[in-house]
Amino acid sequence: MGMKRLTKQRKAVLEVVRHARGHHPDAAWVYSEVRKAVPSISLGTVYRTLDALTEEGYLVPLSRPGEALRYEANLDGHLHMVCRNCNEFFDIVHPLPDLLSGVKAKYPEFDIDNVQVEYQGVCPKCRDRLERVK
Amino acid sequence: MGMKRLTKQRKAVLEVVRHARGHHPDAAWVYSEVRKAVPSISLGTVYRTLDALTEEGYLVPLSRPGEALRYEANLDGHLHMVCRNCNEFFDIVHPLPDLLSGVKAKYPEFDIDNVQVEYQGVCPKCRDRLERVK
DNA sequence: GTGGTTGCAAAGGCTTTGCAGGCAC
DNA sequence: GTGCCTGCAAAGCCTTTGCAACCAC
Repeated sequence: MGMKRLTKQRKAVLEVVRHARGHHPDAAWVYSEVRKAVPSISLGTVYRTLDALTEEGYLVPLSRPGEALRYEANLDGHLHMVCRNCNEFFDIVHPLPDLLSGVKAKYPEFDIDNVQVEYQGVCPKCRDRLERVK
Repeated sequence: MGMKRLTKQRKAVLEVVRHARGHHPDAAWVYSEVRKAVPSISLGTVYRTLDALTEEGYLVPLSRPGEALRYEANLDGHLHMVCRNCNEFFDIVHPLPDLLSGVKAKYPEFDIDNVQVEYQGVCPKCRDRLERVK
């Protein structure tokens, strides 16, 4: 494998995801957005580029049952809350206690190097809607 | 929607997932297993049944980027460790501090009712294999 | 100039769904 | 007997991939 090239497509995709803070977009959304800057880009290239950027550590994939893969540009210490009704991701900023060391000591056979914490519940919009139905 | 019926297919699927403790099987695996008990069952029925059992709270879906959905029969307080190499899930038993109340107080607009903690790293098998390559 | 990258379109994998017959209640 | 459930197969959706042209280096 040779060196990565900085094509306009790759730049544009990274730009789009980076400016989508709080949006957690999937490939289809990135595609429709990035076409505004690079109209000739193909969906296949968007998928390939999202893959590559993830591989290189610029993006983090977010997966939910039955949903298309979403991406997030960077997570400087924030967490996620997922609405079980609309499946939307919301960013949560809150300090966490040390969850790693205890488990690492207990399970030394695993090279554990990361914990991911995800809150689940119902977002305000969906709560209101469900309230109205009830 | 009427009452749920206890067909042999539904019983067999639940049985298979329940006996797969620590296996975290996907629909294809459940299908191949359940055919031993109910040879005529179809893959479609397996999908429908896994969906229904999830809806009813008997199963929990586990999703990983680019992987088929997996299921788990019940998680009486255990956590998961995911190998970033083979994508396998491993059960972890370890007490957790209260992660809910602080966030709930900080984000009252969300009806948060659950936290999911997932450890990430490399499992023993993959570590050995990667070691050998290095 | 060279080889990674792209656009296009076809293929792939997983999951869902319409329908007629079957079976639990 | 009623209507939920099943098997079958087709369709759907998201994602990947082969290939020739293209362009960043």
